[in-house]
Amino acid sequence: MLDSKLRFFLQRCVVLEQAKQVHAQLVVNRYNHLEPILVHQTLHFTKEFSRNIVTYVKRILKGFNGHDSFSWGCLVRFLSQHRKFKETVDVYIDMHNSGIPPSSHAVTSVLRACGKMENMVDGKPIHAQALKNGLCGCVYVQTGLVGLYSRLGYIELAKKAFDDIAEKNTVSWNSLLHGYLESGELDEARRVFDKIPEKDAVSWNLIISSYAKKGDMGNACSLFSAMPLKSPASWNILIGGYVNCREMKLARTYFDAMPQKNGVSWITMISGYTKLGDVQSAEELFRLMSKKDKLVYDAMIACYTQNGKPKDALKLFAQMLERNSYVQPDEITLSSVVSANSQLGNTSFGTWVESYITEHGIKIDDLLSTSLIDLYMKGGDFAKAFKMFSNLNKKDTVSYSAMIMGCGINGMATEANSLFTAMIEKKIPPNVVTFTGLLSAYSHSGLVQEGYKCFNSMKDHNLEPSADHYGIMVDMLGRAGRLEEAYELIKSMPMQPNAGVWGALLLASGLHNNVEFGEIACSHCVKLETDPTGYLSHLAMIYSSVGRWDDARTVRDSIKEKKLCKTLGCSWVEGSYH
DNA sequence: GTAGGGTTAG
Repeated sequence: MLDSKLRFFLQRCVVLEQAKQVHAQLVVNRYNHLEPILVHQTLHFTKEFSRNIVTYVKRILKGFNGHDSFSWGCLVRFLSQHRKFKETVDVYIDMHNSGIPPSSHAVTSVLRACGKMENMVDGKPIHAQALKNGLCGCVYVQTGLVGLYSRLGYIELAKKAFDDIAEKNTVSWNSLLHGYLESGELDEARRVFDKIPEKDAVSWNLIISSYAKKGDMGNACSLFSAMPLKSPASWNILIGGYVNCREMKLARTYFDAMPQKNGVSWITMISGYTKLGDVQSAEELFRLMSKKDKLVYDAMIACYTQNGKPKDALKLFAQMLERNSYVQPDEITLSSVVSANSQLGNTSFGTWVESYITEHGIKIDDLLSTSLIDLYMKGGDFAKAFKMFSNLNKKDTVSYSAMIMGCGINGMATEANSLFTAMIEKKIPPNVVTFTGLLSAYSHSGLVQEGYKCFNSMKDHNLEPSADHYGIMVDMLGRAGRLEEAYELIKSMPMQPNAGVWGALLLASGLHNNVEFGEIACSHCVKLETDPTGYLSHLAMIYSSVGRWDDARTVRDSIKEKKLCKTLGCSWVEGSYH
């Protein structure tokens, strides 16, 4: 009697607190045999991932009724479904070490987790163990094996596991299809696709997605048209394909035509506009979206930071905290927010983030670390930055560049150089940003020879110097008084020199009271910028410094004539090219 | 088994 009553309550346990209350009742009444149902219900109805539930369930599993294979399986599946792959494997191993035989659910889930993490080390023994436990006759487990081997590129093993399946279902076929697509065998994949007896949306989506990823939108589009029942994912794949080709017009056409847009559709479009720098269109979509979730906030905040609008990013971050108090920002949100603060020079923000991170138990991953490294370097907290850098799981081009850039800003040429040497030794390819940092480090230290060597070595890494790199070189040569050389370098540029480049020459001309180059540089700057006030007053200053008062006055008068505000010019000189 | 959010410069 009480048994069925409890079961009734259990099925309505959708919140952890309720589950805890019912569980207390179970224990008091010694109905522990119902614990597995409680575990199952609690995990099954949990939509948002919560660490509290995991902790709670783990406690149950360690307790009186912990020898239940079913409950362990539920937890393994829960973790895998919420993309906590590392933990999935950990709990599975924990289960194994506790002497619990695995359920087919547990094995299927842990295989998926291994696949996602590309973890063959654990995957192989799990396969062997499943065999030993007689689980390899189960379609789900067998299909899981196909999925694991497919994802890891062992297409022969995947094929073998597939052939062993007595009654293949569509998921089994799709896993194999995935394997051929993953290993780049598109023709064989196509043959498998054609052989699938009952193609479902995933079968179609897999093959369409592989064309879209390759940028072959012709094939992607015609398959999409041929697809009988399109799922939202099909539309999103097509939209994503056009976004990757920067065909926002076409992406928008499909987006507008899509019958049931979901969060993914909106985010795909917003991030597409982000990459093209079309903040306005991104904003427009963001405003139109009715139910904004955390992910779309993340996308829009990133849009602002990536397009040099850090203030807007922070405003939106504040809004996100206000309006969605139940949504916690995570390491992804924070990496953008840290970047925004760094752009604004709010170097003290690091302290706030640190306490926020510890308070909310947010894990610091490599990407968040990289943005913090950038922040610390700009704030002059080198010890912290270097420590964080050495603690990275995997150092890449971006993190090295952040460090080198920081050294560049702070004139630490020696450190920049040794970081650069280290990354080359580790075969991490430098990019244009790396060289911006390195060059500015040499420039700030007046190491002209080193700077030249570095500039010329860019081509060895298949990199073309950009106008910005030329700008730093001109600045470096100019500061060293080698104006003629700087001018020659500008004339040799394969692209149109920008205002920054000429501005650097103008600045150097002022430093060395050189009228000739000052005039040349200024004339170009005036042509390139809408507000020439700053450049002109700088030229006037050069005239004055060599005693050409009349010329200085003429230039100043011309500024007045244009009724332009002189104070603007002063701010340009102060904030001029470094 | 398919689709979405992040880090370095200017």
